Amino acid sequence: MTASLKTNIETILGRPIEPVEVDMFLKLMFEKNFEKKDLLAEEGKDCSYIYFIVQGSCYSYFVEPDGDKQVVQLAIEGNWISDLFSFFSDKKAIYAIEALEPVKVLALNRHSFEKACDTIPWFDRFFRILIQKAYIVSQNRLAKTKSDEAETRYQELSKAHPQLIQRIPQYLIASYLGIKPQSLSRIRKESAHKA
Amino acid sequence: MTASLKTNIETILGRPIEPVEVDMFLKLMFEKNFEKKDLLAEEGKDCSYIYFIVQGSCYSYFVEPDGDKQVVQLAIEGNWISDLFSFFSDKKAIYAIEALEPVKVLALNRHSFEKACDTIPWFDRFFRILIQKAYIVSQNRLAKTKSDEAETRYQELSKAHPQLIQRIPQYLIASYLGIKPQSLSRIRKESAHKA
DNA sequence: CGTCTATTTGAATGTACTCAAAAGCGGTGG
DNA sequence: CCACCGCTTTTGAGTACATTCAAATAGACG
Repeated sequence: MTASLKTNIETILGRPIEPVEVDMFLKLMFEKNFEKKDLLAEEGKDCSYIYFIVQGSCYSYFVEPDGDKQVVQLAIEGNWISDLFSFFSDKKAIYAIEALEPVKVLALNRHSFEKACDTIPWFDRFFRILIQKAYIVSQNRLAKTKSDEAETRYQELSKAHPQLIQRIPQYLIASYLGIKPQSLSRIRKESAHKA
Repeated sequence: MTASLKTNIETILGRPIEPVEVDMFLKLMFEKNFEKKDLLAEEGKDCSYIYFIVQGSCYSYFVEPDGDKQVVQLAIEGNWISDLFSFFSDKKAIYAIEALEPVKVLALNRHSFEKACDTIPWFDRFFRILIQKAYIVSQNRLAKTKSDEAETRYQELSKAHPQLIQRIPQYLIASYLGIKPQSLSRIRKESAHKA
């Protein structure tokens, strides 16, 4: 169960860590389960946890004034998800996080986060790199959204994260790519013709 | 000269700090000057500094396969700029950083960064928040690029950072907004009519 | 099976793009 | 001081990609 967390930490830090060290970290977190459609965080309410997804999938989004849902992040097991703005500022969440399947997570609250910073030697660095990576991904996505066509973006996503295409509904993939479900449907039709 | 750095740190940390503490930090950095069009970092080469801009302006960008420049960040005095990917990975820079005016910066290299982490109590936290903020801005920009029209994005930028509109050439603003210079020109014409 | 939600398809529209060229602006040298 | 050059911004015309609106089909779930 905790294997995926260990792997995640080692990937981020770029070096192996001792099981004991993972246990220290695990003691600060608690397991939590959600059903499909449950909300792990709600827009407008405080988001006081950072989640590591052990099993299942979920996504974060916000709702536009016109009612349109905008997908911010898609995440399956082995990934972290939260509304960091809310978590670190104690302010209301900008995003909602919803389970797409039954989800098992490890949750870290603000108090435990502080404690992890103070007591686990590699935690500061780990977390900094985690955010850095997220930041770099975000900047890349921004660049791609501007320059590439929707079809290219879809194909790159398919190649980079085929699991997402399998498991996440198409209208959420569309939103994540920055297009409407109808457009993605047409793109897929086109791609099929070509192939 | 160092006043702007102190202000920046206090803004990020959300609390006042002692001048002595700023001095500790300053000792780890060195001043550097660039002329207009000088490169603070080059795509494909190692970017071994994080820059705090004391005076002047610059921007980071990358070049598409088809030769198109894509603006990633616009920055004037009081902001930080770097290619964090390169800085933290020791790999080749993804972005170039170019001075738009004569620029005076405080540069922090990798060694000093490590030292700052170890010796300045608030530095870890400071830097984490700095990246977090950048991450949140990036996610927001991503969301806006998808949902809002170019005209709205331009008007929001004008309102939020009027100094940028004044000092940065229009074709770079256009790229930052994710549109072509011609389109921005038309948008400005339209806006003028309305107003 | 029926209902609710997701996906597909069609037709018309719109926003931004490309290509092309003209006008504006700033700096340099004759 | 003006002429010229390079670079930025503007303008025009035609085009492309994605959107909207609308409706039909397909799938999931009770």
